[in-house]
Amino acid sequence: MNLGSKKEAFLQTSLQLIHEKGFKATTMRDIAERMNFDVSNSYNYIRSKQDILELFLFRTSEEFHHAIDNILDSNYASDEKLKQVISAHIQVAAKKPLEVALMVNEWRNLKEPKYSSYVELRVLYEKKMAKLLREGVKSGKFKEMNIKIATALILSSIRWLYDSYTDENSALNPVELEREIVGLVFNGVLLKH
Amino acid sequence: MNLGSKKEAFLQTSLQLIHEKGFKATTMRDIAERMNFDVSNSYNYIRSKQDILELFLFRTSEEFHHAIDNILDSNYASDEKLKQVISAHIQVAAKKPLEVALMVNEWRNLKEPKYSSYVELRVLYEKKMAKLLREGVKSGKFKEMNIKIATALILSSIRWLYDSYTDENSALNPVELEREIVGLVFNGVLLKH
DNA sequence: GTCTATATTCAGATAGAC
DNA sequence: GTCTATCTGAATATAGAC
Repeated sequence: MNLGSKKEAFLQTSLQLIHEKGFKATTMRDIAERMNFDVSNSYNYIRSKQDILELFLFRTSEEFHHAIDNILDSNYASDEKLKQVISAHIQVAAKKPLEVALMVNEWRNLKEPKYSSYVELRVLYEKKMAKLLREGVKSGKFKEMNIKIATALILSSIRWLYDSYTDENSALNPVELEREIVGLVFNGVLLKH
Repeated sequence: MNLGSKKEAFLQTSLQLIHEKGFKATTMRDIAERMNFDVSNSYNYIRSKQDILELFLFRTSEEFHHAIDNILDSNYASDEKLKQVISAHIQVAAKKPLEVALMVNEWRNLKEPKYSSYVELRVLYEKKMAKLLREGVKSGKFKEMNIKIATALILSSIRWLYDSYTDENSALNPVELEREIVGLVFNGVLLKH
C-alpha cells in the first residue's frame, strides 16, 4: 500500500462523512475515527480541513466546465447542445454523486480567497448556459424567453440529480432520467392536442 | 417599545445574519453584536440557537402547505392548479425571501427530533405536488410522465426563486417571473412551428 | 433588560516521541 | 505513519449583580 491510495481513502471517507453530516458538522475527529486512527494523522494527508473542500469542489467544477466547453464548441444545433449538457450532468451525477452533492450543498463554506474564485466559476458556468440558450433563440430552435430566468430555471432543474444516486435504493435509470428531463425541459408538462 | 417588538427585531437580525453567513457560521455573539448588546441578552428572547431555526422553518413551511392545500382543494383544472402553486411560490419568495432561503439552505441543521418532523413536512409537500401532477395526467391536461422525476424537477425549478429577492438590485418583476416560469414549465424551451 | 464573569465543551491544529 | 499530549481559540449557555 503506497501513500497515494491511503490519501485517496482518507479523502473518500471525508467526502462520505461530509455528505452525511455536512461540512461544518463533520469534525476532523469524526473522519479520523472512521479511518481508525488518531486525529493528528489526518494532517499527513491534508494541511487543513478547508483543503478537503477545495480539492473536491474545484476538481468537480472543472469537470463540468470541460464538458460544457466541448459541447459549446461543437457544431451541433442548440437543441442538441442543450440535450448534451443535460446528459453530461446526469453522467457526472451518476458517477460522482457525493462530489456533486458537495457542489450543491457546501460551496458556501469555502473561505476567501477560494470562495471568490469558486463563485466566479459558478457565474461563468451560468454565462455559458445563457450563451447556449441565447444562440438557440437566435437560431429559431428555442422560443423567445427571458434568458436570465430560463438559465436559472434550467440549471436548478438539473441540480437535484445527484440525489437520485446518493441513496442506493432510489437510483433512477439514467436513460429514463435523460429522456424525461429532456422531455420536460424541451416541451413542458402540457399535453398537446 | 414592548418586549414583542424587540424580540421580533432580534429574530429578524438573526435571520439576516444567518442568510449572510450560514447558520453554523453565525454565532450568538454575531447576532448580539449587531443588536448592540451582549451575548447573554440574546437568551431573553430564545432558549437556544436552534429555536431561531425551528421558528422560521416551521412557520414558513406551514405557509407553503396552507397555500398548496387550498389550491388542491379548489375546483380548478390541474393546469390552473399548477399555475397557482407556482404563483404562490413566487409570492412567498417575494414577501419572505430570507425565510425561503433558510428553507432551502439551512434545514439540514435542525436537530432531532425536529429534523425528522421537518423532513416529513418536506416529503408531504412533494406528495401533494405529485398528486397534483398525477391528477393532471389522468384528466388529460398533462402528458404521460414519470411523476417522481417531474415532481423533483418542478420543485427544484421554483426553489431558487428567493434568490432574486435577496439582492435588492436583481429583483425580477413578479409578473414577468410568473409568466416566464409558467411558460417554461408548461411548454418548455422549444419553439413550436 | 443589561451587564460581567464564567462554566463547559469542543474543534482545528501542532510538537515531539516511537 | 502512528501515537500521546497539548495549545489555542471559540462557541453555547448560565449565574448573579445592577
